Amino acid sequence: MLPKIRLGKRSPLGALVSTTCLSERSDHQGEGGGGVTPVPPATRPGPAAAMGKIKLHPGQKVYVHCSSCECPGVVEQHNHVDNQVSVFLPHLARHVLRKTEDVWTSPSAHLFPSPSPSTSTCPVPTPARTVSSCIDVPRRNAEEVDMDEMMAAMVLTSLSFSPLLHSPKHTDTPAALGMECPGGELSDSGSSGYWSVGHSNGSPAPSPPMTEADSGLATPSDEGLDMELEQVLFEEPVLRKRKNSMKVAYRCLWPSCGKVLTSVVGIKRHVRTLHLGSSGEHERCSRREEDFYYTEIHQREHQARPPPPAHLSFSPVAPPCAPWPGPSSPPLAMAHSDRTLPGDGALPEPAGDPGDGGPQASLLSKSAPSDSGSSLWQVRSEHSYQGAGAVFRVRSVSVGEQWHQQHSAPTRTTPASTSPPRCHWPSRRVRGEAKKCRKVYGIEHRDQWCTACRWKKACQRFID
DNA sequence: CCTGCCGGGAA
DNA sequence: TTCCCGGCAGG
Repeated sequence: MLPKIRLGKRSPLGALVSTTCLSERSDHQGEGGGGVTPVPPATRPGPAAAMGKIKLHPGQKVYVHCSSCECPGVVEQHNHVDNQVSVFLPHLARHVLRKTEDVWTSPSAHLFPSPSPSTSTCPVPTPARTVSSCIDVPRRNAEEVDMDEMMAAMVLTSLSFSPLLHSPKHTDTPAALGMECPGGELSDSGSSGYWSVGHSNGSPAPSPPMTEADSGLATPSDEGLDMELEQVLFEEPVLRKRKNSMKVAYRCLWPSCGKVLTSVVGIKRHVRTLHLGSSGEHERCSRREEDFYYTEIHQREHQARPPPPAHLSFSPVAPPCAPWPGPSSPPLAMAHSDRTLPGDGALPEPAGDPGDGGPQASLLSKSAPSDSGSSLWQVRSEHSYQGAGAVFRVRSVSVGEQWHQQHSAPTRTTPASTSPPRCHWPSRRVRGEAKKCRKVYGIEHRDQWCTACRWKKACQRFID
């Protein structure tokens, strides 16, 4: 059967784990699953220890006594040294630690006199045995087993660090993931997948590739160590992945702060520790508040394409001096992603280190610490008052240049997130560097100028 | 000097 | 409101 084969290939634990899931889910399903379903008479329930060499693999289904009931569980970890097995009981949503001899790989006979799962007293339909105890699993040589162990150890290690990282659902309902064992293609995200498959099989996306914003929203309960680890383990690669297209930073919106950090966890920590305070219960309560005190800002690293406007997150309180004309204008202005940009459009390269400040640092956050040099990051919002001008840039003959200039004259932009007083604005508009209608069309084609240019007003067509 | 554009005035 | 232009300021 295809899923089974696929599972076996994809799972670092091999068919041992995945067939456990499969047999549990689809008992008597075709010849693939059927091969494991009939209970051999030789199967005898007993402690794993009694089985001698039986090794409990992560993800393997076992039975333990818990609350006067023999409950099925899934092996999390088998510590051969301590002779202990960490078992997860999905329908109790509990993790228990048992001695190896207290763990059964099959349901005990008195509780499960019949192979039929319907007689089970436990809520979860229980197969009569597990694969390892009843199936003649080909013994692999020592190296392979060691590889499995190493794999499992690595997987479990990473899981134990921060299961929250991989899917928020795991936080709340591990049981569901552990035992529901969704069918068909998805079955490897069931019990076996929960433990290992997603992370160690080299799958391109163990968890959906989250943007920092996503992760910020999706893992609101992250804190402390988890956040650190998230940053170390996952965020850094994400940032690196983005490097070729866009860098994202987060700006603290706290009044008179303006700290910009490159990681969502960093900014959250900053907000929490510096502004919200981090004392115990309050931390819990205010955790989500952190989201309101930072904003995501984007900076193009290379001129591959402009940032998707949907990623721009603006502060709920827009500065009164830079009203946003409408939600569509800025995206229009930035949506011409297919343009090729002139080679001279070298942007100040943040070089991954937010510390090397750009010239705009002082304007963007006067009170921010030194690393606010990353205030190269910016949220563009200034064009707002120029209204429909942005749309005209579609037919600009030098949109690339416009765009470049747009991004290279940031001193005149003010992040929508921060709300600086108007005094930050120069009384007179800084001379734009883009080619204006006059230059583009020439004075002899004055009729093609935008009206603003014709009126000697700020050009609306080629906005800086 | 050229250019962009603000401020203000005329229609 | 539309249109125009004097004048300022940056390059």
